Amino acid sequence: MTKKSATPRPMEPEASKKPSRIQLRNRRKILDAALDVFSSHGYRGATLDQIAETAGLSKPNILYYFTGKEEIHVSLLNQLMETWLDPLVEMDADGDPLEELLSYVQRKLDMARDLPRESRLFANEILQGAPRMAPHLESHLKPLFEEKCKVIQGWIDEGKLAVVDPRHLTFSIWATTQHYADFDAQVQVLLGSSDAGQADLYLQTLFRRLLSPDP
Amino acid sequence: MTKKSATPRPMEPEASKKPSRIQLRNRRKILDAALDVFSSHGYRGATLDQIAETAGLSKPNILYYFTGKEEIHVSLLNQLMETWLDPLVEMDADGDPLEELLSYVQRKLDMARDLPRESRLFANEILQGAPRMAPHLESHLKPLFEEKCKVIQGWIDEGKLAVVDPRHLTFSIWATTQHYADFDAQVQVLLGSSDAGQADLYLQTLFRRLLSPDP
DNA sequence: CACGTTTTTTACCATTTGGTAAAGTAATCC
DNA sequence: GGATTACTTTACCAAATGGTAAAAAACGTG
Repeated sequence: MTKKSATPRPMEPEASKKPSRIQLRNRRKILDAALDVFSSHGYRGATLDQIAETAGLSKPNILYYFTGKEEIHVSLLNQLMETWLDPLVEMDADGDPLEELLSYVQRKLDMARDLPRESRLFANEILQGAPRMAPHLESHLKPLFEEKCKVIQGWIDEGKLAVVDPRHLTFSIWATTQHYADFDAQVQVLLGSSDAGQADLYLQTLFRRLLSPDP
Repeated sequence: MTKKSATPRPMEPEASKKPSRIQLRNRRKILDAALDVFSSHGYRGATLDQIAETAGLSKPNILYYFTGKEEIHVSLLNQLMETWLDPLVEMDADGDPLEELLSYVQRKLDMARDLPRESRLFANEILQGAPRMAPHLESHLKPLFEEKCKVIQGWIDEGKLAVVDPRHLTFSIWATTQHYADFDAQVQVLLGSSDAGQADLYLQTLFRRLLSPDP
């Protein structure tokens, strides 16, 4: 295996001991800038120059911390994955079914509001066929998805929830909550930026009516 | 007004009389190829070379029919807008409320399945802030949206539907149906490409439970 | 089939873009 | 405080990209 050692990289060979304060700070600046740029232009539409300018660093300086555009993107995506799945992880099989699901919806909506860039980064990647994230979907998302679907199915079997397909239920939770981040431009045009807070109430109602078990 | 007449364009000055058969055929080939490319890479990620190759034409030949990349994109978007709003237009204020809404959901889902490229083209544009479509959203989508929201509100006021915010209801219909086109890569990973047909049933159930008026 | 018109090709160009080499500056460690 | 290491800048490239000029080919029509 011939290594094409270009610029040395902070600690090229394996097991880079400790990232210095400068490294930590600049890596964060770069990733934050990259999140801005990637999330609003997609992978191919983003340029290193834009990222560099947004980060307040020079382009070669950025390539001192990351081997290239792709590594920055992948790095962002990996980092995001954890945060992103968090609300789903928190859904507790031992809690009250309806309450657990409704608060999952709420957490997901809050997240779309608090982290719209992350939502759009993710949406961009999936829209374009998940070329750089398919492995992660398979290895991280899929197992979690299947586990939680089983939990939901269990609740349904116990009669604690109305009968629905847990997989499509999950899709619809994702779709409706992320819509407010991903399609914000459209939402802004159609609602005068005013009462967007009604989304909370609406989604709670939507899923409560869907999931409440028959009396 | 100094005109920068570059390549003559088929019929540069106003009122181009009749597009020849060749023009019609090539324009269609170009737009179809462009739909492929734009919908899977976004505006900035798409290249004229890709579009040319997909269309089976040379790049300069493409620029004989369109003044530039942007015109192709805008052209696609405008053309799409009509088709896209069609299912909503068809929703009839004089029909049965629940039935009208449920069949709107179905039409929207069918459309996402039949025209996934169009859905993704649209999603890409909105995701990136609708830079080339904001005017159209304002002039075409918004009035229709507001009209139909009034219709739905009317139905609710008559007691024909459960009480919900018509605007967020519409958003959730869009979000859940388009999800199957826009996030197809994810859906494919999570469902083994098998019973995706269950989406129809699920969405009908979802909106029926939400909208059925209390007995 | 000759003549003007429409369409296509060939050969370019200026800019942008991801990326590199190498020299210079700032930290850090002994 | 000098040497070693970590970081940053300046000056470049080669390839890709949007776009153009102009000649060549194909077409339509009297």
